[in-house]
Amino acid sequence: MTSETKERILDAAERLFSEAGLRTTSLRDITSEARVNLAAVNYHFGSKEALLTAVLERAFDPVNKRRIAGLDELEGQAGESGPLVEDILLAFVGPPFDAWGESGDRGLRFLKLLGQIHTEANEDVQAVLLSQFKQVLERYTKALVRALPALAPIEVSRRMLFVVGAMAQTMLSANRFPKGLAMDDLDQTRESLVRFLAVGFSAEPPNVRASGGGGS
Amino acid sequence: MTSETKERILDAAERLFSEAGLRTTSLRDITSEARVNLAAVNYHFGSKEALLTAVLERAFDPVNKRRIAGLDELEGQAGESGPLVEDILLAFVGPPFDAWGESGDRGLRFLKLLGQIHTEANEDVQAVLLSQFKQVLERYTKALVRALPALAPIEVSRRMLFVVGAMAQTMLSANRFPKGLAMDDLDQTRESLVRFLAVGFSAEPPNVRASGGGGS
DNA sequence: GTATGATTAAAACATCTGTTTTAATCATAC
DNA sequence: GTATGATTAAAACAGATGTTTTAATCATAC
Repeated sequence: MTSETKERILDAAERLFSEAGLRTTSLRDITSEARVNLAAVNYHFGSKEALLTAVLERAFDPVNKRRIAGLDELEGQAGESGPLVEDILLAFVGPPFDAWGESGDRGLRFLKLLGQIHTEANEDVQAVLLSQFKQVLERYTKALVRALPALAPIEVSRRMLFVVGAMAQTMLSANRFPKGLAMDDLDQTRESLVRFLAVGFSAEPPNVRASGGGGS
Repeated sequence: MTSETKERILDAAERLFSEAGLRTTSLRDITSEARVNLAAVNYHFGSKEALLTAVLERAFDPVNKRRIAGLDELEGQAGESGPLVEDILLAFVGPPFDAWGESGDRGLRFLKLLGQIHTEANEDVQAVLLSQFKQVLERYTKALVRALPALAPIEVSRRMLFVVGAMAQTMLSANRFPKGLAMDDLDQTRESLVRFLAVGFSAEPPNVRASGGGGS
């Protein structure tokens, strides 16, 4: 039975966190924006940190769930060799983008928030989020390892870093060029991103130099 | 003539900024680490913000200069068609990586610092850095536009975002997996990154939908 | 109506922040 | 030696922060 003030706080916090940043936003900013009393935050959430994680969970839970569901669906449809690289990456990158088209401003806010997270990574906060995101990451990494048998798993993990970075950066630009990104441009951006990542990910591995060990 | 305390402050600030983050590090942290008096910062630099930009300039100036010089050299050597995509990207991504091999811990610190910047992007601070980085970015974008005539310039700019994001993320992981990245691994990582980016960057542009050309 | 518990309001609290002020110290030129 | 200016030291300052406390208000059950 989330009270109304509780939700007002969550909304205001999400708005301010995504726009002004996680660390820079004070409780007074939030309560003022939400038009509730200062003490309400500690009353309802216990602490600022707890509020932050509440905001993040509310925002990211559905996206991560959708990522998992998307991969499930892909793997269900695909044959023996598993889904294609590009489809996997689209399933990974797509959900946060979709969030926009569906919920309007809140979706855009989500994009910014995702960018902020990725940056202002407080270890405590990240831990909460990472534990969830890590599972997603592992599942996708596995799928990509299967789709790209020529790549060493460690190389797949490395490239997954690049994917995450490029994605986060793209989300952050939704923060920095709010005018420059029209609805169409976002679609275009997502397509460009997925294409870029898929082709890059499928690239031949660079020459292994030093180590004598090796697979093939 | 930089006094010794001034340099001690710069060193300590660079260390703490890169490890604990830009905004979270207090003047007292810095002066305590540097074993100088608290007021010394304001005496020598005027403000915390000024200290931060001093640290950043000292760290990034040589890297950006090297990036420009590297591109100059490439364009001097190349023929009519200009340098190759992979070489351009290596010249862009390489310098921050090189910083490590050369100056040991300081180089690693630089990587982390670069990651921190990219995240805790205070607008005032970023403005200082961006003005310099923007020039670098523009020059490289131009070079890539020339190297990839099949891509619309706007698409090149978009992809440049992906490049920056992937690079920043990679640098940040130097922060998060300090043990996991041995010297060899860094070389490997740089090669993987450049390969990934070069191939992705050279990918065929995705189908343009809106303007009536569509298909498949 | 009153009593009870949840919620909200306002104020105070303790702590930390960057900055400034006021003395003390130091090096150096005379 | 003293005088001058730069540097350092210690303390105080003003403001912001998250949190806690103490009253007031509200809804609801009796």
